[in-house]
Amino acid sequence: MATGRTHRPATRSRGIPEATVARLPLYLRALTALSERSVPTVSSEELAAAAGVNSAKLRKDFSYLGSYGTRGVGYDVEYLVYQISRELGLTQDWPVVIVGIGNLGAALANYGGFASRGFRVAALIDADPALAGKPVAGIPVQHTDDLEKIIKDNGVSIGVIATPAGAAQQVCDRLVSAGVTSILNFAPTVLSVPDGVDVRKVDLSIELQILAFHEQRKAGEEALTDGLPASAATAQESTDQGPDGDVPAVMPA
Amino acid sequence: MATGRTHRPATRSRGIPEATVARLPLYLRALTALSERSVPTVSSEELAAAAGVNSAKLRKDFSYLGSYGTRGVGYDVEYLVYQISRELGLTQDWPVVIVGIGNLGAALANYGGFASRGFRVAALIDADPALAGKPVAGIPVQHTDDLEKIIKDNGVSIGVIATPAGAAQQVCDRLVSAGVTSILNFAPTVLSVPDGVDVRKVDLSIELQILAFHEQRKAGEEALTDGLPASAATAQESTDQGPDGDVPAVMPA
DNA sequence: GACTGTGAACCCTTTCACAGCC
DNA sequence: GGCTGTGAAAGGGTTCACAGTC
Repeated sequence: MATGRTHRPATRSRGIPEATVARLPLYLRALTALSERSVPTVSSEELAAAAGVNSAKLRKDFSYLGSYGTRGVGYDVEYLVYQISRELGLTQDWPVVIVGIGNLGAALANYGGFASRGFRVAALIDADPALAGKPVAGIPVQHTDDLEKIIKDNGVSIGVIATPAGAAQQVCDRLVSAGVTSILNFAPTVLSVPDGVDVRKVDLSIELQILAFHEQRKAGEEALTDGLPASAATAQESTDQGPDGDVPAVMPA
Repeated sequence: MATGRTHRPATRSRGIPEATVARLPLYLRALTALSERSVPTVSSEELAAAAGVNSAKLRKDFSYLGSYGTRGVGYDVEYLVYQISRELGLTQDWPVVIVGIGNLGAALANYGGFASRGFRVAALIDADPALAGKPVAGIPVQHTDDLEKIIKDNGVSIGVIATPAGAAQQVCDRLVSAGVTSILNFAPTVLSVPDGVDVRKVDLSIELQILAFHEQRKAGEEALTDGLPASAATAQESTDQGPDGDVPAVMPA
């Protein structure tokens, strides 16, 4: 390895770490709540508590975006809301299609969190002809046959797959070839996509299985720790989605 | 600092990294599919492809569980299914309650993936008296008033929160004080819980926002790369499927 | 010859701790 | 005095590459 690995991270421009990106929506949510309560500024400590992270991490995260705070004072809530929204690309709104309007698809269509944050459900698509035309959440379901046309007519680049596992790859392929480049997958399957397409997956049963692992471990330790103080009860950090380490302060509304 | 964290990693016994735990369900799913097709053995390469990870990672993961493979041959599918199930605590079945039977709660109740993998929906709970007694997915909805009794009678230690954000913390507190020690939270709120309670969260709108960030970045790069070769078009990783081996020694001009 | 199991290197993330600024 | 911004240290996780085994 004598060769120089010429890879400049370029800290100052487009180098926001993935872990930070994943937390920006969390901060945004906390900030939006503060904004609605007309709170003008927050300290990193307060905002971190509201978002369920620690303050050092939050400050580090914000430092990747730029210097948006004021030393001795804190962060201007409105300004930060704007900066984070812009960074996440939420100042434009994104048309989204949901494919697979079963229980889950319908729940997603009805989910208010989409519309409120820069996303617009442009269409609902299902393979069942019986559903075609029926409105779900006020939007008529369209048939899979028209998938490509729907994607193109609406300029959709983000698709949500809520079909059964068996149909997911096929739907994915069609979405991608119609121009979708980001997919949120609820079907319990690994999707393969070409380079340049992002997939994020949400798998309910995997989340439960991870909990079961920890639950079992707790039960096991309990049996072992006869007279140990309860505080020895392990540091449970769920790596990625993990909510935090400790949020000792209870804050009732 | 230098706090006596009396927890020796002890590679050979109980030291499975969190990142590995989070992938075990993925492997289990792929293995179950192989098992149903009566495939007797798999190589790390094949299984890794099916699970959407790379083979080195998979082998490393399995090495934390023990030496369950055979060099030159691969892994015995049935045996691995059993070992991983046991490790995840899925050889027992876990009674689960779902609180909040709106669209999402109903979708969860109907979701087949629970029952098929060691979880049993012990009860559905909602605050709406109009729902009480109505069956969802064949299970009658019970009223929140009886939450504590339901938890205790069924020995529930895992709870799923699918309520609106405003009710989530309150529900969480009641679940915890009734004895629940693992929570899967679908409400868009940070829950605070005492030490020893695990929380995992699934937030639909956060996932979309992360996708939007990457989507925006793609659009930006596209605009920038006027005459650049197409090969510069992002090295995105999503579901890791990389037959990599190629380290970019190229200098972007 | 084929494939697992694993130390070592590498890289990403978190945490610490303090300089810098209001 | 209070709080941000950030180098530096520490900690995990991933990848490499090869020794070990069938």
